[in-house]
Amino acid sequence: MDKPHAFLPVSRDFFDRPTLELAKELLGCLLVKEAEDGLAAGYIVETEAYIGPGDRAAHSFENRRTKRTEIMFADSGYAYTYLMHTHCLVNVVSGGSANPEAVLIRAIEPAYGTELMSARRRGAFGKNIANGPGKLTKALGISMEDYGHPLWQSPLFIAEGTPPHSITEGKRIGIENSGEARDYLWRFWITGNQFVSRHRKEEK
DNA sequence: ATAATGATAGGCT
DNA sequence: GCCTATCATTATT
Repeated sequence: MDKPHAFLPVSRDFFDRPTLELAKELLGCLLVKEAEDGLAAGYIVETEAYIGPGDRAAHSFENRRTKRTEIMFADSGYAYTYLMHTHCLVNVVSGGSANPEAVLIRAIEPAYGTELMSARRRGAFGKNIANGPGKLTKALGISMEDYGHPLWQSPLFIAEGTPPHSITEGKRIGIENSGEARDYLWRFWITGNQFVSRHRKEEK
């Protein structure tokens, strides 16, 4: 590995925009983690929006405020991490302090520290390193210790990347029991990118 | 395709 | 306190 690249975090007001817009704006950005055992970063290639009060699939549906969702009621730009079975998933808090909304980061394309990411993923190779929300946290070393971390600062932050040439939208994944919310087109990915987690059967 | 995994929250008795 | 569901992943049929 060559000398760690000097990544420049986005400014705090980067997160100050509507959630659906932020979800698309995050595509192509870098997600960077500076850990004890090294730096790793990847391009965000897939996101999903969770818009609290009216979104049955969101943890903050109907403004449900608990210890777990507390950070969603904070200002935009903080990390909302939570555990799903054995896996940690990471979201970017959005909607400002008035709205409990978030953007789930579902997949990244390894860009720096690929060897380290692969090692953390027990030798997974290529797109298998981080093509899923639980996989990318493992690859980057993100855990519950990052809960509430401001994503405009080291050691975990969003950095400017490469704007995507084209964005495709579709239905979200893994929320089959969420009533009408399951059909909202609140999932976004970089068109044609090979590192997206997966596609629904009825979609390409 | 399906089962096991096993953290945490939320709803219930 | 017990029960069930969950914004998954992996290994196994």
